[in-house]
Amino acid sequence: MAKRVTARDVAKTLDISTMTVSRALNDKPNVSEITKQKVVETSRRLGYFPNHIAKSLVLRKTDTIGVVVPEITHSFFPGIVSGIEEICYEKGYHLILAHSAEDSEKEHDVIYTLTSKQVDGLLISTAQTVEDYTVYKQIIQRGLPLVFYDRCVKGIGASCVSIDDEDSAKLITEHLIKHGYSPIAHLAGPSRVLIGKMRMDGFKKALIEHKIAIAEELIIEAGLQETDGYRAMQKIFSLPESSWPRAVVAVNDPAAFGAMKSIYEKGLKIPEDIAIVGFSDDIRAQLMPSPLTTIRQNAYEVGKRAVDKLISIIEGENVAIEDIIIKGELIIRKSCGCR
Amino acid sequence: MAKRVTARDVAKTLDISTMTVSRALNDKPNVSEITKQKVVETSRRLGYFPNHIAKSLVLRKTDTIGVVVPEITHSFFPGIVSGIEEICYEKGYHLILAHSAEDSEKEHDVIYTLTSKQVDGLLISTAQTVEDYTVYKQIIQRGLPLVFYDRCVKGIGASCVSIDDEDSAKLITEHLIKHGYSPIAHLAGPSRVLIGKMRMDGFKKALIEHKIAIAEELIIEAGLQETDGYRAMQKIFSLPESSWPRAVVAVNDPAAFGAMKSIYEKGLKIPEDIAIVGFSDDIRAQLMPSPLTTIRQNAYEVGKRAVDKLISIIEGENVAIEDIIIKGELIIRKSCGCR
DNA sequence: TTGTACGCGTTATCAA
DNA sequence: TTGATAACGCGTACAA
Repeated sequence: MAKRVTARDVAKTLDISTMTVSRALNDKPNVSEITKQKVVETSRRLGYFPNHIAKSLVLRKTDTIGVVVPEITHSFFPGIVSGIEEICYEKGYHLILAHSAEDSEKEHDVIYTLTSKQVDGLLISTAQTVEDYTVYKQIIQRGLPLVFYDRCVKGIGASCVSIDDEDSAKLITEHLIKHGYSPIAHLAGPSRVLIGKMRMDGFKKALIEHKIAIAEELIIEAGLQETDGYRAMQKIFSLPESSWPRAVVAVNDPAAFGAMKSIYEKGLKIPEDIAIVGFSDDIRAQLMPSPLTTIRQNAYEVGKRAVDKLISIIEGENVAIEDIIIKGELIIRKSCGCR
Repeated sequence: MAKRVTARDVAKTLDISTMTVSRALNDKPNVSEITKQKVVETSRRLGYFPNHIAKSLVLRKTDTIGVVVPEITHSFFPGIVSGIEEICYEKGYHLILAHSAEDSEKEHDVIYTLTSKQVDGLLISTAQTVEDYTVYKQIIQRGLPLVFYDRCVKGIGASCVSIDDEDSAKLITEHLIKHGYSPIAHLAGPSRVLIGKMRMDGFKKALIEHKIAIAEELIIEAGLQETDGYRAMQKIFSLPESSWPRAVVAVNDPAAFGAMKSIYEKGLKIPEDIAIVGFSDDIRAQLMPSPLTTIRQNAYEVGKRAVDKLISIIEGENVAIEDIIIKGELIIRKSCGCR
């Protein structure tokens, strides 16, 4: 490794103090234009790069934020990270990415080393297995800025940026109601998973507000995968034909794809016989024989807003605890038969 | 912010020196079991976390590697990052993620700050617009370990981990040849983009080795998008029907999807009238009316091997410059009519 | 086994 | 406008 060039080297060459070098390079006042010029020039000539680590040590600021992601390959996390990265770059921060692999122990571990590295703040989306919040509470107690994104823990004193699952589910259900569909079924996700619960709540709320009775036999708790949607739909078809739904709200797009398969196998048409809508605007949604009406969630925006909030806390601007909610966007395609 | 607890605090409480604390916590020899116990206990009680920044400064090692990604949302970069992260975690490294947004200037900028942060090594996939290699050369000259991944710059003294585009293209073309298809067309990518060139080379090599004449009019340079594939296929259909191909090798899956659309519009069947294959195993490939035969590229493996190499260079184990190539896997589905 | 002095590269403070 | 000194929190080298 070639020898590092330090501020002292630059100072020595010019026969001035390191302080002056520091001031010149950081655009501080109290440096004459002439020396500033000289410093900049020789720094370049000598190939001097400031050592950010040393700077961090004395300033107690690393300009780095730690981002904990449960699973980077999952659907919209890349989009979120992309949003985070962009804002970080703009505002001069760096991003240490850590992966919890949906495992609470690894998450704990990762948070620990992140704080060890003196990150200025933390952006966390909780792993699925997390049940104990003491780690988060400790962070908050220590005064380390923390913002949750997507998967949040509420009520412990941290801000949170999330997708509005409940409202979006309500929105898309209302869309079907307004177009006269009845009865409407719901292929629900597991109720112990937050998005499953939120979307089901939104579905029910829509029915209640429009004074429509909730037919419990048309709410099937299944899962988030294609096969789950397929099985759920088959369960519905096992009911007497008179109680089959005219429209179906699936918990997400993959479940909707599975349900569509089951509907086609039954020899029925979409949307003529049964209308169906999904959730999350999967890349495949528009490729279906009957393109799927769905909710598009803006991952980029979630990331952007989360860092924005975090950085404003770090810089002491907006310390208030907020729950920021990113609205979903209704994407109307053929599968709901509304156009 | 609550006051930091330092090693000195722990030392004072126990009325010993900070050195002993340091030794105890880092499992160094020359510490009695008893004091070690005490140190560990009080450290925990006081909530002491070693300051990694200070440690880095004195050891001149940050245990951090910088990863430059052109576009995190692009197809297999999440998989690569996931592979990188996993190995980093295992080996006790951290990962600073930086985004070049396919822009050479931003890339330059990002590399600069990464080195400023004293990363122990760099993992770079070059942005599309990069034409000047001096930045990379400077890194190498300084002795900062550098490994390229996916998009490489060869011949400047850095190791490289990439997908074997040429061989894979040859493999999939040979698959068509062996099943008796002739003539075979190629919807090529832009030749100035490396993957476009490599895949075209593989395609040609397969023909040459099997002593098949290359019909230049059946090689259409288009692009990497769906619409490019669509237009390219239309161009082929504008040829006299007698010279239409029996099979098509598309530069990637999206281009294949576009071509399929054009084929269907022509009233032809896949694979009965025209067989087609793609490249990259897009999530939509298996959902096509005629599921697409394609090449699956192991992104995770690329990331894993790249960090492996980088860390071994950092730790001085395996400094040799290597070109590591990850083989593609042929995924046979219906669209090639071979089963 | 334990402690002391010093240095890593930078910036804040205060004096010149 | 500039410089000397101390400090950030830790580890190395050597002394006790």
